[in-house]
Amino acid sequence: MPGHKAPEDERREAILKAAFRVAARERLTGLTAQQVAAEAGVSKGLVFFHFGSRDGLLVALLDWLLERTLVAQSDEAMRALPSPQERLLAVIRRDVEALPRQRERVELFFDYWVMGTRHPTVRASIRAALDRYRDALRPLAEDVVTADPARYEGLSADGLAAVAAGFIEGCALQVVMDPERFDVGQSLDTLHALVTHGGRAGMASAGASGSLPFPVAGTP
Amino acid sequence: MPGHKAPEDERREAILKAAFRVAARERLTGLTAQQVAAEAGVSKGLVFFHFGSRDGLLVALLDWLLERTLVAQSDEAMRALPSPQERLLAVIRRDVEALPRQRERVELFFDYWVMGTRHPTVRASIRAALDRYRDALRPLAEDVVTADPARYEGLSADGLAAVAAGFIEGCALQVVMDPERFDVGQSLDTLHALVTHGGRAGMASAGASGSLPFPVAGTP
DNA sequence: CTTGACATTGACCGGTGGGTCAATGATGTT
DNA sequence: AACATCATTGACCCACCGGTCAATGTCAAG
Repeated sequence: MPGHKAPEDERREAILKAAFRVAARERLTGLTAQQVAAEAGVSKGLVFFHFGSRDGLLVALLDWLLERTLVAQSDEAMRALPSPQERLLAVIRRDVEALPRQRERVELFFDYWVMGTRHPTVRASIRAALDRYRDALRPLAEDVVTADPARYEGLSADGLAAVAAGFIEGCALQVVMDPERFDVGQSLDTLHALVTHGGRAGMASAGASGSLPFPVAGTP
Repeated sequence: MPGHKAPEDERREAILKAAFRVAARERLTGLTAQQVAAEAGVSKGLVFFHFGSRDGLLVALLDWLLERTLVAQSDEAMRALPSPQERLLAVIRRDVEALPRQRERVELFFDYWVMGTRHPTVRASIRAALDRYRDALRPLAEDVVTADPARYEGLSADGLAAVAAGFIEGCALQVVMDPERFDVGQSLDTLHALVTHGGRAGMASAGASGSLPFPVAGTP
């Protein structure tokens, strides 16, 4: 029964949400206008009316997704940490630990990543999002290098931020591929041990890996 | 004109090679039996005769690909390096620097990675390959931790190998996504600076990032 | 009440892709 | 020479997908 119902962007939003649900189930490859329409309880034609094409829908979904995917922000607990190095590590730790809970989104994100290899618009969106992420890490990295220039001789804040972002992305990859076996704690501990001066920076040898000696904000 | 021609696995091999060429052009999504057949100069039916289904073809292609994708092996030049730390770094460096040249394969690999998220067989193959890779890194990691236990207190060889592999995979991701802007040198320099003791281990401040102070085997 | 804008539908189309299959002919065997 | 084998073909089927479009019902404005 044709006719006005949700004239504004409600429909767009509803369709996008439906598209997300479908994509989470079927991946981007399996995302068809048909399925989305069915999931949203509307007709196939309406999807094309609102998004023009399947491609338009995909791009819109990506932007919709990126808008509401959290960016690395240090919270108060982290800002209270004594050393800038530990502050950076704490942010990394929190984001990496959050990955398993966001698995659906992360998977989808990689779908888009692959798609971006051939799709300029998608690629641009993803790059922008990653740049934002890396930029959010940058001030933390800056503090690290300025706090102890001798230790990080020749290391730039940009480089450090990039590597930190890369580390997190690498972990994301592992989480998607092998969630059971990927040991978040082990990776983080290793990173910590790598970055920390041996012996110096009064850290007690806190025993078993898996429990870190520095406090980390829980994510409720 | 039907009839025997290359009765053995020649045809399989030929079709797989064709499939690889098509996949390199069109990605996994665009890989159709039609295209592969055309590329191989055979009929579509033959593809199904040899591989049963598109899925069978994809799995066969993945295995074919993984078989002939090189695994991190340290060569003589690297084994000659004085410290185990530098040996590990040299291997990482060589593999990361090789990534841009292998871009096609890397892209394809990520296609399979994404596919593996939903495809148990593919997932198993990829996991196995990654395990092999990580295991190849492990002895190097072992040397590192045993050589300087104080510095890497609480750090396990497994963890180090995993993180090293993760770092390389993260770089691969960047290479695929943003080959122009991803600065291989910067990432490697940063990693080096992170891992190296500040001030100690007599490294001259070698000036501009991009030129590393330690020797690296070229890849001819 | 009429009118016009417009979201919405459902039927429809052309293309394509995975998959099947009977027919065919080259090859090795008896 | 006759036969069995089997790789190989090409036509064919069906499902589905992206996309179009005229028709229609609804709403707000005049």
